[in-house]
Amino acid sequence: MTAPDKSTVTRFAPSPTGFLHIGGARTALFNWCYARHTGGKFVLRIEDTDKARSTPDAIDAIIRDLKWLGIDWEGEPVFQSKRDARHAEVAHELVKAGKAYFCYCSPEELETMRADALAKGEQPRYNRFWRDRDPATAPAGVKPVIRIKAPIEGDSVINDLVQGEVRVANSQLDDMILLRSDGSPTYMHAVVVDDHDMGITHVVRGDDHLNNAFRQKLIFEAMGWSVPEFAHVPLIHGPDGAKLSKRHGAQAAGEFKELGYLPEAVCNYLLRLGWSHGDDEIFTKEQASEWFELTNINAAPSRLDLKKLDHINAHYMKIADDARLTDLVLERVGATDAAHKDRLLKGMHDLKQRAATIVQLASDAQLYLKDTPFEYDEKASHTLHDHDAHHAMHYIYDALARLGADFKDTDIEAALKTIANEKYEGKLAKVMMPFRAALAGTMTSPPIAKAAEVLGQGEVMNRLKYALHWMHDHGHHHH
RNA sequence: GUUCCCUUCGUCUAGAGGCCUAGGACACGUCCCUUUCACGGAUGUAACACGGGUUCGAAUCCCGUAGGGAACGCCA
Repeated sequence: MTAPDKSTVTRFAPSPTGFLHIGGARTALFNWCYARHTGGKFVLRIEDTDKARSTPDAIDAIIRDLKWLGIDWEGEPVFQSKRDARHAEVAHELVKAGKAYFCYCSPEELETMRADALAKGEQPRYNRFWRDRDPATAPAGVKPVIRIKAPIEGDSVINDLVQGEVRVANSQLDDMILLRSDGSPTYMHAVVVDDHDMGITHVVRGDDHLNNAFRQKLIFEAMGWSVPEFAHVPLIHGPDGAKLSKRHGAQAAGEFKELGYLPEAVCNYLLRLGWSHGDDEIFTKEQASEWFELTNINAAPSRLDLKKLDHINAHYMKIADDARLTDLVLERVGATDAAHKDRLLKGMHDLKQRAATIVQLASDAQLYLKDTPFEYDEKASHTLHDHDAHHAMHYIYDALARLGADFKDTDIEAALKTIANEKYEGKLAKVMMPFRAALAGTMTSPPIAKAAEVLGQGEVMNRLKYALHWMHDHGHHHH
């Protein structure tokens, strides 16, 4: 043990009532980066005190998605539900210290107070009936809640690292409940006790908690605990500026995997959303953590833009390992045999240059995964209907059949160019396009001579033969 | 309703009083490259919400207005 521990501790504290929200993922990323930046710790706390809504499945899903993104945390996750006793202990300590009190009002009474306040255009609040009353006068048989004595006058100020100085009149703050009548802690109270006990120095979370920060600060101060720094980051909105919801498509971090995005691309995109380091656009989360300052988080909310994510993802696909991408494609399309996998791996280098997502890549990969007979798409069959194309196909077939068994792309291309020169006045497309249509079944593909090499002479001849039959059966346009 | 927060190209953002005739990225247009589609390269369109101050000077500071968001539970 050396100096008193002043290093940073940040946390991500999801409540397991659903999947990991994309905004939550970004919050986790910010916390992770800041902890790393300062050489501190990042911890995970599961806020599962809502027993009715928390599920083990949600916990698993959240942890799975965090891991997918590559966000790791120090130690074991803390489960808030297991800390009930400590939360109660602190609440009672506050009562003893005269900082909190028992309140015997019924939920019905509180409801009428709220309604009255609202009707008068005031902030709905508890009327502090039991604040200074002798508990001896309490009605028999009523289990009390514990409420904090909030200051009545003055202002409270928080110097938020993102939002700047935020000030609110104490008259706006309520004597909120710390411990429910059944002895369980409220969220507001549990968060403070846990943040303190876990040594959290920086609370980085969604700005929907900005108002809560004032209430929580009260509890920290009542206990004489140091108040952590706050950084309230704005929410992520849908493309239309409204709150992100199901109709915007992806909402859960896990869905991005389904949509074909790489975790490093999602991290990069999310980090860039609301945080910046000058004009830098492409960076890993490790790089970001070196630059990361909470004060560089934007105070305004931002919108999700999948087009930009596509662009970033395309970049990471280009530099991704071929074997990894091959596995991701195979995982998506289902099992295939070793020969297909081998072809796909060999062709991956050219394939990955032109796809923005794994979904597209899997679609393009059909070039290597499907066998004859296969379908020609509309444009390909149009090309194959051409009179010249039919002739060209015969020339191509004969020329490639004469090629050696090593079947190199340069030789293939040379053979095709010869045909173009001799038969089509050097118009390469006259030869290349039918060839592409026959091999790929589509009019777009990687460089087709290279694809042919990957496919191998046997498979190429198969596909050409099939195309020849198809052209014969389907007739062709005459000039 | 009350309180709090926010407001730079369509989108993400740079910008901490003069470096701003406002920069970058995505998207979009045009051109080049090219056997296709992409990639890549070049280039173009496009923004300081509005109104008042403060200042020699404001995208930057202050105040209003408008618009957007959040919070006001014995939910988290």
